[in-house]
Amino acid sequence: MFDSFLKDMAWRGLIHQSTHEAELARHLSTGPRRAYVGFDPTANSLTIGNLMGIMTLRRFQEAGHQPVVVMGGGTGLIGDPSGKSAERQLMTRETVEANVQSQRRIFEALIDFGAGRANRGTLVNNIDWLGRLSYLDALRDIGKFFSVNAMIQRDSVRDRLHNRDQGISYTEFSYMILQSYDYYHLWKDQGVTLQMGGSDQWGNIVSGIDLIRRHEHADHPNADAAPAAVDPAFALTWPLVTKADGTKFGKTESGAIWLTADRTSPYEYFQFWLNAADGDVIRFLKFFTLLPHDRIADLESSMQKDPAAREAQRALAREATTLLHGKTEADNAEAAAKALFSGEIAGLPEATLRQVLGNVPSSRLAKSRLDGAGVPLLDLLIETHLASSKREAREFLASGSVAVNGRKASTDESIKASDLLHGRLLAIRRGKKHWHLTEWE
RNA sequence: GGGAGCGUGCCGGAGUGGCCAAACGGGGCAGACUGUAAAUCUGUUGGCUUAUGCCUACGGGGGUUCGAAUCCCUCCGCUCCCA
Repeated sequence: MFDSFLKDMAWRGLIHQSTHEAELARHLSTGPRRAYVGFDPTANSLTIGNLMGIMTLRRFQEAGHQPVVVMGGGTGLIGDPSGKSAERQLMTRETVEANVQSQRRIFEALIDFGAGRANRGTLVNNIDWLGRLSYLDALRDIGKFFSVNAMIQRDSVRDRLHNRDQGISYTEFSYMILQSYDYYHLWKDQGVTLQMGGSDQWGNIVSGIDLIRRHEHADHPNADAAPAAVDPAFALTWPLVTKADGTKFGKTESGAIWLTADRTSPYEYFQFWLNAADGDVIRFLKFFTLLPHDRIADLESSMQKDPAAREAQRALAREATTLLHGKTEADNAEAAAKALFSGEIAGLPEATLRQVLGNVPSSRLAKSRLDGAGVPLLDLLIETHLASSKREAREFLASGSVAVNGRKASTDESIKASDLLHGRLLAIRRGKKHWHLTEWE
């Protein structure tokens, strides 16, 4: 059971690099182990870019091991210079703490922290140990093991050093030391023997392992450096998630895909996965669902035989949404998608209609305005922001891209009370995917 | 300190006194096709009481002119070269 983790990861194409492959396999197969992935509290939510880390911990747990979520409440006060071309604005302690608190719910959805489970996950915050570190102690106990000569060779640092306009502060320069110390601390105090991360984290993880080795060597100078004498510390990275068309994964026209419903609704989340390209969908199923191998193989052959049916995309959207938001939300999202894209909403009961359109922009309007000649649809398009000017509204109407309650609208149409569904609702669709629900009372 | 430039619509980028709401490309939006895909094709892309009409717009302000994105002055911002 314990050894299923690496096999599964390998089958899913999730292993980019690891230290001591064979030893790691042996290590994991011989009992429950603890592994961690770190997360930066740079926002009050996490994006789909962080999903791989969470899913990996989930898989680790499924295999009987103990996942450890490390929240960067301490490192977040400093700021990771990797991948940043300019010095970052420091976040306040309050902001970082609030972000940490806010992100917890995401992990709770995917990882079991329940006390009843033997291999329950744990969630720790590195402010708890970094916050206690005194400057002098840090310099003496940790700093000694870092060579500045090596540190300035790091890409993240080198780029900034060679750029006179955008230097790097001592603060950000120190980030990698703190991150390495995380691994040392977790290894020493909490029995964590594996750190995982994206392929871009390889250098940081290995730095942590270096620190562990050097520190141990200094603490026990006379112990024969037999590898088995001390607990090993391993690194495992997964590949960067790419898309077949070369564009960046996790972004849509409307921005990043978030993992909390307040920022990205379950419906949008469902849509994101449903829209996966044929060339990506099988990989994404492997990466972002827990579906068994044979099920994914079936979906692959279905995708090849009948790509138009998009069975694989549907399965991906359903699975991914269920994992994060639960079955009820996933079902709702699927039902909403069906109704919205077919445009057939006129026959739906009011409750279903409201649910389906729950994620769509809406507005309340005075029913009295519908008396007499009614409200010109032209004006309504502008009021609902489906068109930005009358000129544009006319254009949409003329090109037949506007539908009212599922019925294609004509250019000079006016809305009257008799057009309302259930006496109060009017759903306007512009183009294929822009909806607006108006409620009249 | 000296010298040369540049600033145009969502972006890139033409235009150097009237034919300019402003070429062309990208992006956006819509339509056709389709699988809520990709590719392709078509239309459209400042606003207005649907107008061979008006208003607003070419970094800000002022001026020359019948007329300025285009010429002049000035301010602001940016770039490059020399020292």
